[in-house]
Amino acid sequence: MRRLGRSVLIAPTGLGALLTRPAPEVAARLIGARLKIDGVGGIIVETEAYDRHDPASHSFRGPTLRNAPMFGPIGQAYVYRIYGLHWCLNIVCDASTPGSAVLIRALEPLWNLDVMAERRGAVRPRDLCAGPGRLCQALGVTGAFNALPVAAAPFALDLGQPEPVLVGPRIGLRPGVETPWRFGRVGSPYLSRPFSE
DNA sequence: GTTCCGATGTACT
DNA sequence: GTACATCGGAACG
Repeated sequence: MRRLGRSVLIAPTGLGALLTRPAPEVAARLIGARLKIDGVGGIIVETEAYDRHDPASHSFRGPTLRNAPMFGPIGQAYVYRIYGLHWCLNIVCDASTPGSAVLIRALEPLWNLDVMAERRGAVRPRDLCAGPGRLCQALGVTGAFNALPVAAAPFALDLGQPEPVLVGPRIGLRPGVETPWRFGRVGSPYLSRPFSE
């Protein structure tokens, strides 16, 4: 515990401290965290890590207009459109390696399921947030959220207790598939896909 | 349960 | 032109 000035204490385990760390560590630690946007959300059960040394990462070839948030301040959102249709939500991290981020891939929906169901169309709770595109649709995430800080409204992000996590290869990519930077909550039925391999 | 396919923004060869 | 950090629906078993 560090003391600043007279009486302000900074918890070394807080979100701000975590986001200074490398992407794989952040991705693993975010499993079990509570994520809400305007009160709609749930528990993070699946994440993936990316950094600029990783051929699967948008940041691999250096800054562009699209990936600019990955090279900006840590703690902001990086929201991009994929396949021309869906949105994906990342959190920029790692104070020492610009170009790092964690993709939020799945939630266990817990709060305001009716809002999510309306945005997604009538789907069973298991499919509301099981995948990065579905999650963004359920939470109302669009490009308008790009570069917003996740530690302030409309976001609410609170860490849970550290817990053991599943580890495996990331989904849907060719280069970098050998890097096991996908993380999942043990026993969760809300993953986008099982961790069988 | 599986495979196949079309929707189409952005970066790149 | 091709390749994607994807999804939902159709066709099939």
